[in-house]
Amino acid sequence: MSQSAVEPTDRKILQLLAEDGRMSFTDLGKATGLSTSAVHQRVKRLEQRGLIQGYGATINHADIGLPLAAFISIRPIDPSQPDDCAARLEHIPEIESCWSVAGEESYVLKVRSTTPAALEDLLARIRSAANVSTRTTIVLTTYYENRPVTGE
Amino acid sequence: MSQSAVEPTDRKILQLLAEDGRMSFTDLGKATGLSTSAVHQRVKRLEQRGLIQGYGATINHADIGLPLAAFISIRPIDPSQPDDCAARLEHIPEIESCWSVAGEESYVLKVRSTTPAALEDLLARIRSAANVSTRTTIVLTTYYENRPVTGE
DNA sequence: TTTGAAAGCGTGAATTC
DNA sequence: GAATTCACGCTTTCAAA
Repeated sequence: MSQSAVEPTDRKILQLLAEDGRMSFTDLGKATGLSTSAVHQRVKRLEQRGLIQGYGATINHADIGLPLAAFISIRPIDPSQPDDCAARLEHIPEIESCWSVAGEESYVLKVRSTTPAALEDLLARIRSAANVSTRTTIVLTTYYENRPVTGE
Repeated sequence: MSQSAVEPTDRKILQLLAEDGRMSFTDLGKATGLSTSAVHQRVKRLEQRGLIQGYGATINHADIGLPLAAFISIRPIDPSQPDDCAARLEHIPEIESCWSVAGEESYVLKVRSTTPAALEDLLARIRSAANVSTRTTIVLTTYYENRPVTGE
């Protein structure tokens, strides 16, 4: 697997872009003491190496009609069946994240929904798509989410 | 509280920026059938209204030396104490997300760490900072994370 | 890694609908 | 109120060194 030691300058660039994904190459240059084209090349290389996987805007879901967030922990009903939950659930748009985990359950999903009724419907779709039982934990308050964690 | 019905064009802009946070105003204009300055104004308004909370790069944590991810569910040891866990934990840099939840535990944290030993140390810091007991669920595989969920 | 040049983009003001 | 056009300056991008 990967991991080829990230240079201090590249680390700095990653950190800056994690905090402000729209920062210009000019400003990245000023912040790192490099020329615009030098950072430009480094960023392109970081993208190619897969260290930068993409860029996104952080959306206020509560204000665009998706006020309900929840964690859904799932376990297979028939443990002898092939364990392909991730693939079976991929098409469901309300699923924001999908992790397999070590613990009482096999997977944890994070989902967004409009209303309790819509969440109930979503649960039914998840159960039937993946043949699993579910345990749902409703999010009450999001204090923060996806803070940049870059180490050091 | 907020929620003032998001216009179809604004919805489209939010969706496009959620998928590519570095998309240019020119391209946003082409994709929405508006002039560059029209989208520019709309994006500025979406930022002011707080519907766009920021922009970030998605980093491959495994490859920058943070291969361990985990969920930490916590419950207060002394339920009579004020419930200010989020504030007490905010300074810990390994905590990527912090939610209060309805369920057996009061909070769920998502953390990133380097090694099992570093995770053990992190758990100790969390317990002593917030006076809580913890239950840790290690992430084995991240199938996907923070997919754009914009509804409709 | 830098420089330099061309193309493209962001930004604001004036204008129109 | 919101969209467009135009113009200026800055940013991106690529070649060459």
